Amino acid sequence: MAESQEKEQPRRRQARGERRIAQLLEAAASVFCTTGYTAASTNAIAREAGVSPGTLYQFFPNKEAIAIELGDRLMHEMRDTFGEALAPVDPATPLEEAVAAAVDRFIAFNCDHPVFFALMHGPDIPGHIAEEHDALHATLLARIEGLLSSLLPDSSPADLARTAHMCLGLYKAGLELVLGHEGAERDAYVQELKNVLIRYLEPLVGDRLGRDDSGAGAVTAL
Amino acid sequence: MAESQEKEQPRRRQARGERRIAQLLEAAASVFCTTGYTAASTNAIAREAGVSPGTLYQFFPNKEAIAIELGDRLMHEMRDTFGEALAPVDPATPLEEAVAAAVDRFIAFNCDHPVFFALMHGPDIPGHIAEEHDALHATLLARIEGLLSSLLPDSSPADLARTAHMCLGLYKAGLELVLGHEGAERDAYVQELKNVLIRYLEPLVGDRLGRDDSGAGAVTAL
Amino acid sequence: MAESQEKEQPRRRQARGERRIAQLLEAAASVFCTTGYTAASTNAIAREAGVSPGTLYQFFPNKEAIAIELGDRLMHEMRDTFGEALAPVDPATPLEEAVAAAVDRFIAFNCDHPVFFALMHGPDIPGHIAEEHDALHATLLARIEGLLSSLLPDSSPADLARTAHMCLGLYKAGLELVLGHEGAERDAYVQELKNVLIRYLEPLVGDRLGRDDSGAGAVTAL
Amino acid sequence: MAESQEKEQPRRRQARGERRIAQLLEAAASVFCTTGYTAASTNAIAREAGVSPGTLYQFFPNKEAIAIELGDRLMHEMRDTFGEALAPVDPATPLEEAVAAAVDRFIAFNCDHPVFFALMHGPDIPGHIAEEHDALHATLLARIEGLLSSLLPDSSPADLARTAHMCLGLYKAGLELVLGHEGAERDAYVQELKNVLIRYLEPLVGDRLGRDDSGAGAVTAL
DNA sequence: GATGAATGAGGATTCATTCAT
DNA sequence: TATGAATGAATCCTCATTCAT
Repeated sequence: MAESQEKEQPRRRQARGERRIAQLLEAAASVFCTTGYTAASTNAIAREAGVSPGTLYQFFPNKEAIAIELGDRLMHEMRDTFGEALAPVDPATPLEEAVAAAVDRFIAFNCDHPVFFALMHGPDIPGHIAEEHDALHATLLARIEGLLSSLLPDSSPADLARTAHMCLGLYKAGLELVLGHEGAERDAYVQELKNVLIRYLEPLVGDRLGRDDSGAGAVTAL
Repeated sequence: MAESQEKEQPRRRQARGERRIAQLLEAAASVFCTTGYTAASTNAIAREAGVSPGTLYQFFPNKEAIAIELGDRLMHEMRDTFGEALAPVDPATPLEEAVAAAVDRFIAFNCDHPVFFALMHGPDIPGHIAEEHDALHATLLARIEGLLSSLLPDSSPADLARTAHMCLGLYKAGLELVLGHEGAERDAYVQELKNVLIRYLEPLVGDRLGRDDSGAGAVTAL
Repeated sequence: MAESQEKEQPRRRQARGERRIAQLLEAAASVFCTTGYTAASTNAIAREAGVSPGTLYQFFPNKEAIAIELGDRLMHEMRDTFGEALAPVDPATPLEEAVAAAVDRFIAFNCDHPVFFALMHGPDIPGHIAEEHDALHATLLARIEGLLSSLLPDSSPADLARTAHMCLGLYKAGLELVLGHEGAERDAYVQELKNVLIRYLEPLVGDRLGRDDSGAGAVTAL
Repeated sequence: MAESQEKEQPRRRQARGERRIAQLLEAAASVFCTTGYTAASTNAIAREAGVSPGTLYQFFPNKEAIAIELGDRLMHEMRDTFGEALAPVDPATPLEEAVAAAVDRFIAFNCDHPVFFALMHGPDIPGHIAEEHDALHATLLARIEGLLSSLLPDSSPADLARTAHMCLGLYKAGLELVLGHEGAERDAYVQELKNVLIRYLEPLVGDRLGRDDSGAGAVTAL
């Protein structure tokens, strides 16, 4: 908003800059997908974008920044796609359906944006999540945690965080397998991933159902 | 005459070499753990081992070969630790216990050999498991599949393979989280990992329990 | 708007590059001459050119490409020097004079461009002309063949090719000796080389003289 | 001779050493032929010989020495094959026949000992005959000069040397072409090589014949 | 802003040669 | 002697990044 109050000229420049940035991010996404993040070179990204390396560095201070920005945009796109406020679904929705819907949406998003996997795909070093994936990771976790918090209202924050971490990890593991296969086999893996999550979460939400099977809990989908 | 003593002669020569190889593999393990496999450089490994780059190349043709040999040795050590024949546990053992035992053992092994994670840690590009991790991956899968085959005797080979893939993926995901935490939190993640696997497998093995709750099935642990 | 000035913009940028390329080729020529092609290293060429290795690789993908480009430029310079169309000389010119003129020109060219010899200088392994010398070789052969075809109109293509190969070989052999000596001795070798070629070709062109000593034949010089 | 007066033990050792040397030289010849002299590595030679690099260096101080010794042995074998004293042929033998015979013998020798070409094949740097080829070169020149001296008794030593250099150069050039072809084409090149030499030398010996066609000159063959 | 040239340290790998055993 | 391990400088080449224009 603050920036939109500037004069026409700067806006023009910004417009061109935005286009360049989009162009570069698209190229980066493509390169990250084909070669993986680590092996991707900034020169390759610039080449893919049809600009000179110098131009790339006019918009991004380094490779990491590209990944971070890419992750940011993906998160925004996700929000645009899935709804800003994590629209709550009918609380009566069975867990099975909620998970299935969430997984299907996530998978679809990943297929639309294959770079998502490359960025999400964990740290090279166990326990050290690289800065470039950090924001993406954190945002995803927050989303999942938000979702879970309505499913597991009695969980302690620590338990909630842990469950969210688990869900994300399980999802990443499943996604890797899903993307590694095609056709019927891919579908089968999608189903297995759903099963894993459902069965993992079922006992946790079971209490809720046991305690309150009138469905008053607020179940939201991503 | 001198040449006819072909039994001891080569041994002596190889002794130093064997030591160097061990030293190099140890150094490689260390470097893989700190920098990750992809970012690890042969020069860094040689430096860590305190030898010149040339020495490394006397024993390994390239980085891949180091990873492969390291993986091989790890698999052998695993076999030595867990038993050659995947010693079957008391068939009456409930799934819960069997999984818990297997996970505990795996986790312990991973903590003893942190490089295991670095090597196991998946492909940079989905669907493209690099050759260097391939053998390790395949062996692990085979072990898991073997284990599952006694739990799920009615599964088709394809289902079995898929389930094995899922279990390995889930385990890797859990391991990442386990290694990323310490103390009580780590223990909590271990428990969650067990829960995931148990709940995922429970419905699949349900038939066995239904058919034969006297415990005649052959449940084996890794 | 800025981007529509596509005519001058790229030129300016390339100007520095063109200069660098020339500089690198000059350096390469120098290194090839002092150490020979095989032993020449790209780093040495870059050092000789006063640039970093990376700069060299911005313009040439490898040593071969440098040799090829160098050969190309030499061939063009040759064409510029000797004339595009192999200007035919007075057909009455005796073979002796024609050969002498051609040899003198070639030798002069080689003395002006000593790298020519290094590039022309044959295969390390008989029968395997490396790709980098191939084009140069082929072009030279074509030139010689063209020249000979007017001298030996009755030869079969195979014979013509063979004779051209022989002439080039003989010339290279003579050139090596010429370049290996100086002053009067060098001149003497030049004369011997002429003698060799003249005497080798004389019987082959004898027909022409027999048939037409009025000089109607089209004798061309390189 | 001096060495043969030593005791039995040393002789034994020498015998084994000689075998090793022969083995190494054979391996070197093979490697030189396949990769060329420059690209040949001592390690490769040792490997080909089935010995360790250390062993190689027990007999030869460096790669050059191997080439030199190989050249020496080839010269000796040449002498053994062609006769120690350059047996003079009937002086009445026409030049044509003498040259043809010499070329045929040389070619045959080269085909029997393909490494000869690799060693003989000139200097990488014009005018700088590398030491390793030097002896071979000098010996060949001496042989040719000796042969020519009876053909051209009136030539000054300088002319003789020059002619010898020319002949050797022409032969090498021709040999390259001969070895680069097979079958009928190879034979054709052999004939062309003979033609070149005959026609080059004919005028030089012509005087002799003109002056003295009784054939009193001593024509020798290699 | 944009270009593309320039950098130079760092990557994998090789090789002639030496050395302990 | 013979071995094979060890060396380390040199090879080619790449890449994130900077800079003059």
